[in-house]
Amino acid sequence: MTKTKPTFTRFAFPEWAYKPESSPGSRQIQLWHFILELLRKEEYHDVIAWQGDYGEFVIKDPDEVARLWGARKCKPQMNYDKLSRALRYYYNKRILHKTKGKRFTYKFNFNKLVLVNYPFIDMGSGRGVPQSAPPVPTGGTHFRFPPSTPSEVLSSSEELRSPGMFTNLAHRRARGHPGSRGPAGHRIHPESLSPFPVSPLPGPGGAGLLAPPLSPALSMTPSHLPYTPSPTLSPMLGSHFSFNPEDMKHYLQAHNQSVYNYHLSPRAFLHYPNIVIPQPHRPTLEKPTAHHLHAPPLALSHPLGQQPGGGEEQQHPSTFKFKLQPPPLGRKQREAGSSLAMSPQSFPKLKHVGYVVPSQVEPISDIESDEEVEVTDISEEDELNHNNEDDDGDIFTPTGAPVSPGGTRCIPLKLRFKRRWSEDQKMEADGERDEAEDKKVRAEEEAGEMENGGGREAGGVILGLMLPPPPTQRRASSELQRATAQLSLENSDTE
DNA sequence: CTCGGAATTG
DNA sequence: CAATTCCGAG
Repeated sequence: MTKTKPTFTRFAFPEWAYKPESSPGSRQIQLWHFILELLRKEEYHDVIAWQGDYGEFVIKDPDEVARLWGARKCKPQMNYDKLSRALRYYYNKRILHKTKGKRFTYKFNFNKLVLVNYPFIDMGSGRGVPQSAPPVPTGGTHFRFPPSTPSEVLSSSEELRSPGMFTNLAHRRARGHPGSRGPAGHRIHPESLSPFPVSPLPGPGGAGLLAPPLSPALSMTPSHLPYTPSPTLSPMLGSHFSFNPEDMKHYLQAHNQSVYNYHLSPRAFLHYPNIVIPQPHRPTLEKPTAHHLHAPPLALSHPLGQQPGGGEEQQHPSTFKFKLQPPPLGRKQREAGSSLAMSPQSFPKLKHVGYVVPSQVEPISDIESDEEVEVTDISEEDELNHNNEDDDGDIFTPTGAPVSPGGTRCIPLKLRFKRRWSEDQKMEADGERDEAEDKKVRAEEEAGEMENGGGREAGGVILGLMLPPPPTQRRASSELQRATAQLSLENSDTE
């Protein structure tokens, strides 16, 4: 009947987190999605469960988790060692972090996640949002989210991954027995839980409690959608982002610097010629003309119309080196026992890791960086640290492939263009750590440029926040601009 | 255990 | 591309 609303649901878990693709049965599920899934089911609490704050979780039974993962991916040989490697790759992507000091304990960076995908959720306002800790380690409080939209409950038809939201709640029983879950048929009821931590970041010390009611409305309401974006192009149609200046403002405030600072690449805003990105350090907004100096480019003055054509924009590699994942090099095995005759020319095996975004790059100016440095387990409050950016930023884009609902099976659809830029530096080496960098870390900065290519990846779907410029919404744009500007002003004080 | 590089895979 | 596989180093 009237429930048009898709499944959007508040923020229990980002919808895309359960994406069909990632849903049970999908082989391309990403590991983190899978982990998330497991985490939401109590039946697996024997093997993995939330623990600690925000997105911390601990793998209680690595072997089991690995087994499950292997089962899903049809990789019987999977084991924790391998799985953990995959997990480690997430560090750079900023999807996960390792909670140091605790074995098998990792932490999701929901901040970014949520942020990026749900920039407007109440985040700070949460009146109900617990801000952290899902199941609460010490207490036992399961928190439920305030039902913002009462009628959202969709019947969970079967394993519908509906975000369920908080349907039930506490009801956790003492996990009955470990090992009873069949690897193949674990279709349990959607649990509740999983609360995810959204970072509180209340601005003024605790003040954000009042919070306006979460506006469900802001969730979607594409009333002004210009046109239907192509499914392929639109990152998350299902998403809902309304661009109200206010929302934006809140959002910005919430993370103001954090995200904008460096993590969120301005790229995202390129679509908004009108929007100015608040530069944290350096008010570059005022005079776009003047800039450069040693600072990295970023002013994003050009309307995305042009991109780096020559490729020389990179004046300086900036101080940071961005590490990306290892590119696919068609190298042959190195050991192989016998030497193959590779090309005499040999390839310089560079690390090829340094990537820099073409024009925009991160404004990062200095600061030690983001990483939240979780060194020592505690105190890693990235999110709490408004001081520095707290959790870094990066976002991953959900695979928003609007596949058919019934497509639980194989979907030929490979149009999933999920991508993301992983810029970053190292996490382990927080600012003072010196022992870590050494080997490679630098040395490759100059490499960063190759690539461009036209933005293949840029397709990006990065965050859903950006929507196309609404024709009639201009007004909003103005406001938005204003809001942003204000924010920038507010934030820019360091100077 | 944890961290990552490197190569390989689909 | 994300993951898998293998593996040496700490």
